[in-house]
Amino acid sequence: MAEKVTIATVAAYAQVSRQTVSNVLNSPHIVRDETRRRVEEAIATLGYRANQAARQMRTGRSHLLAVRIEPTRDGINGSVLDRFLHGMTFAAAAAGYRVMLYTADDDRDEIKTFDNLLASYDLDGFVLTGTDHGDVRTRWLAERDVPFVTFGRPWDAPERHSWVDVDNAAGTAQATRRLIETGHRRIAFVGWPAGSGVGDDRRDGWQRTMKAYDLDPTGLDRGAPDGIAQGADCARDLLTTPDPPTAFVCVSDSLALGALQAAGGRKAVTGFDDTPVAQAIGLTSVSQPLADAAARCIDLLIHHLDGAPTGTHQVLLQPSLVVRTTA
Amino acid sequence: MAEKVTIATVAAYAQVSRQTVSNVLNSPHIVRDETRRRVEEAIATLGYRANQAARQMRTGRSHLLAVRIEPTRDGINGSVLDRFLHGMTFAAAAAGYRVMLYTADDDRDEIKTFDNLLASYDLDGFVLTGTDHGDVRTRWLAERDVPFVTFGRPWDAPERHSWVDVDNAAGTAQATRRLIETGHRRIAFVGWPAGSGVGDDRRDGWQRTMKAYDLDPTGLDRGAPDGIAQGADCARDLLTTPDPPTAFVCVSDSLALGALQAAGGRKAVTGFDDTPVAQAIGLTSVSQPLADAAARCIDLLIHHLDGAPTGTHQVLLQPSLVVRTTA
DNA sequence: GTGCATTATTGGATCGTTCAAGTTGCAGGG
DNA sequence: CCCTGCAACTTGAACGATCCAATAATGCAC
Repeated sequence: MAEKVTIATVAAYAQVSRQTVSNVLNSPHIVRDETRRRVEEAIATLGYRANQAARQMRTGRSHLLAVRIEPTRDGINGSVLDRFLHGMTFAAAAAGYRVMLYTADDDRDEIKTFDNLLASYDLDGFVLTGTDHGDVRTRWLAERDVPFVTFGRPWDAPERHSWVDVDNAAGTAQATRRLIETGHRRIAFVGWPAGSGVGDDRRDGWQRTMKAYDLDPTGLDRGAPDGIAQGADCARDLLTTPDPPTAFVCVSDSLALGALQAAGGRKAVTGFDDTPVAQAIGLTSVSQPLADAAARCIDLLIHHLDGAPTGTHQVLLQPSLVVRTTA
Repeated sequence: MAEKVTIATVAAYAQVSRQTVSNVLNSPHIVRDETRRRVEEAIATLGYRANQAARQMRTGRSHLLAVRIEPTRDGINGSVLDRFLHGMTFAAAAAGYRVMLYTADDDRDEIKTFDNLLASYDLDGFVLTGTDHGDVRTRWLAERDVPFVTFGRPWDAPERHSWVDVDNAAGTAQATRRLIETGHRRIAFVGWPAGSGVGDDRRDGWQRTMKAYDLDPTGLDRGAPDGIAQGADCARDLLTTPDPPTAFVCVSDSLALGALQAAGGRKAVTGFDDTPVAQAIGLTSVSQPLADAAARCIDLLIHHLDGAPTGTHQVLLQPSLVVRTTA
């Protein structure tokens, strides 16, 4: 490999001082046009690229963002994070930032990792996914003025930090509406147990839509932890009631798959997340605009970093229903 | 946040020089026991963590590894990369390294990214996934003596760099053997078109096992691009032959799912990769030890970085058959 | 008590960049 | 003619760690 090209090499080549080269890169407007062009030419000729470590040491900015990669909880939802990560990496690169991964066993462990990453790598910011009620991580970061954006609303105090989220309720509402429009009247909801922000939001969308069409949702609501077997159980339970449902709006593709199996394909079913499983078996599912969400997260975070650090921003994106064969 | 803790702060607190603190961290054996303990105590008390940027500037080592994140080609295989990334991040963190992501449109673009990352971030090494015949990326890296490890064999000259791979042939062999042992004699292979390293390897495992049991594989071999519809087509085609197969060994879960649908569940089917789809629908599939593979990649790479840079190492891991309901 | 080898510690230089302060050259006002 | 003001550029110092060479402390034999 050729010997290292530093700012001094460029300066010597363009016959200016190091600082002038630095100014061309960071504050071009204070350099005379002719000088600026000469320096830019030298940079191009020598193939100079600024050394991030040296820059970081002086400025305290690493141009590194971090995001947690989870151990694919139950498998079926793994590809969601996958697509999100790709979107993040792509958007970050376009803005001159890079994405670093970290793992953590739980929230407490994650905070310890924050501390480590900030102290030894001088990370510029974090993107958190999957927030929940009373999230300790956001509090820790906010108290230390560490820039961060969450993908997922803070369910307690929505205005305290920047976030990007998908309008979950609108997703289930759309699914419910379609079922109603295709003739269904008894539409059940197979969700998670009450208490999770996302789950309750999705339940809301179904419930409100039912009421908007003068349909009574009473007795058509079930809750279970995520899983195929659980979905099947809920569906079977609902099918044995006096006036059984003809369609199931499910909070996840896992539960939807279970419901589909229990109903033997004779009932309409919709899932949520548009996972590969849904694509594979033809399950109608609500699709989140993940690449878009990731890009908006990066936008907000970099806005915090580069621009004015005042104020927070919130972005709510609309999901879309991918209609396949099950509804 | 408290004011910054540098090596000088620690030195002052422990009443030694900066160099002694540095020695405690980098060459503990040359420091007297009592001094070392005092310094370690100071480090713990003050919560000192070495600044990576400063260290990197002096040593030229960033403790950063990079891996490419792909845009989830066809969806169904997305979670494979997901699990691999998690394994990498975990193993790297244990060894004091961090994982950085990057995207690329194609191999040429990826090389440009290598160049950028090396010049501005001083990356220590790369992990490449999905190598193929005549890979230009490995050549580029090797020519510049950039440390790297591939997950996937180099199909041309297996000994030129370090790699980790899964014994694909052993996987399909195991699947084939199980089918034979459960009474099947006419076992077909639904693979990819000849020419891909991985695909041919998996085909080999099936073929060799058939012959080892004195079964004739002639006419039982099909090839198609990955996809559910393609899998169904191949299976239907095979089922219309004079002496149709009773079982299908498939090169991927996508093709297996298609075969399963075409056979109407009356034939035995095995897939490959143990994706969420396989888990969801009960498909028997060959599972790759991804966390293990990722850890071995990191091990090899760090061995290159920390230890003697001489010689290359190869690791071939054994997959396992996850038996479910379809075979 | 001196000399010598061994080990532990010290101060200074250095990596590549940016910040803060300083220099130069030139135009215009009194 | 001097001073001020401004623009364009240059110089020295600093960020926080490690490396290098020099010094101080220790142990041991004679």
